[in-house]
Amino acid sequence: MFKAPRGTQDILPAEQPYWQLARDKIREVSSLYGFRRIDPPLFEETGLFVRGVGETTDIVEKEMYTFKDKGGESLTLLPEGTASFMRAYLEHGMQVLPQPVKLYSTLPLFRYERPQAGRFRQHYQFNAEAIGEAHPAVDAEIIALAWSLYSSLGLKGLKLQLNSIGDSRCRPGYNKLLTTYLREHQKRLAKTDRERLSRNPLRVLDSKESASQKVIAQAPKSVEHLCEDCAAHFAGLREYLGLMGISYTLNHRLVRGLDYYTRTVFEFWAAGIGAQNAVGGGGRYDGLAKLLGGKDTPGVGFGLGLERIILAMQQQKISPPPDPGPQVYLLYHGAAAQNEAIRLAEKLRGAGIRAGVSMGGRSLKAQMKQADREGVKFALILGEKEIEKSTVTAHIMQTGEEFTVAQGQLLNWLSDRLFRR
RNA sequence: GUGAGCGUGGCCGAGGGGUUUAAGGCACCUGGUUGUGGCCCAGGAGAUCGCGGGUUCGAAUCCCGCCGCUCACCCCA
Repeated sequence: MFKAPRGTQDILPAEQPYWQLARDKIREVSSLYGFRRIDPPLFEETGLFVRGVGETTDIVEKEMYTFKDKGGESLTLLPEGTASFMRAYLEHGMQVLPQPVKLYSTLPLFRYERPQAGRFRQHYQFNAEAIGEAHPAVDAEIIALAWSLYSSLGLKGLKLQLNSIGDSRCRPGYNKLLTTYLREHQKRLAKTDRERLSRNPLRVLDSKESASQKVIAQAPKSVEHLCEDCAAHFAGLREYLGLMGISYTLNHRLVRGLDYYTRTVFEFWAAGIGAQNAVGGGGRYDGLAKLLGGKDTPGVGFGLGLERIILAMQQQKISPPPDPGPQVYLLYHGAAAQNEAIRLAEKLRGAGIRAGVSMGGRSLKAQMKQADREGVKFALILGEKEIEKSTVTAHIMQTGEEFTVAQGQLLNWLSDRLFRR
């Protein structure tokens, strides 16, 4: 038997109400904040990610779904959204639009990872990106959008983690400082962190190794070594967040694994959904456009994993509005009645009534049972008697009462009961 | 890529070498109603016990390998 590939899942009808609610709120809140939808292709030239995300990142080194098409071109299923947004911005000359250009999308993303709670090889991510403006108020607006999306979904108790990691001017200096410090205390670091130190010292900061915690706690903090502009930007952002009443935790250990981040980085954390507790995250990427060969263009954005927010919703017992099921179900007795039932069902659907018809010619009892399982308000019975007199028997499921209704009157009869009050 | 736990009908789940021709529950089908649901009763269908190999007179049960699932690490949403 075939199974869904590892790390992928079927989103079954029973789960769909959560997804529907999430998508509805995403649309609503995005437009509230002036973001417009864009849908990039689901694969891009491989080079876009190699250059944009960074050659030494985990994504590029081991997580991309890369393949050659029949023309011999190397393509990659999107492992993240931001590079595509920026590519589209540059490709379509969006610098002539009023800046910043605010875009959003919900995309399936693909990363070859070991699945675990809240992590998949294909996952859906909502992205909101504001490109073309470096002012910290834009960072604040993105964070506010995220915050308001969470609260519109009813999520409570999320924690916003905030940090600034500087830019191309001040980060190299900080990096050196951090490396020197960590080298001095190498002996007190876990061995995986010692290895990490030589590859990417910033990553040591968010290590979960218990042995390293004391050293990390005393490590120099990036926010204390920002250049003047970065410091001003960060101060500005904090002021706007305060202004908007958004509370946050300064997290000196928050670094993110993609190379393009500059200055602002942030994550939203949820409790109770497993080790992968970040339900959203993002930051500023002022260097990305240039990496992609475009004109220097600032940008800031964020991504939110739909699977993870749905986990959080379930964990917090938030129930979405249920799917509307059929309102009526047609049963029949006899072959002539079957034709009539099918015809009538179409007529009802044409009038906006969600109607199901029994199929397969089973006993009336079995059909009635099915009507019950479908959760309809009315079972409409057609048999010899009804055909002869052009009526239907309307059976009210809740009470068991039955009415004989002329077929010509059925639409009115149902409308009265389904659409009033 | 690494580590740990786990794989028994559609779902949950008992059984841990021989009366197992594998319990029980949910769901499904049929009947108890000649044209009628939810409750009840009776009956029925549905499992090569993840796959392959080994040990044994005998394996769902023990051993090995593989595959898969889950959780965790790395890292991310």
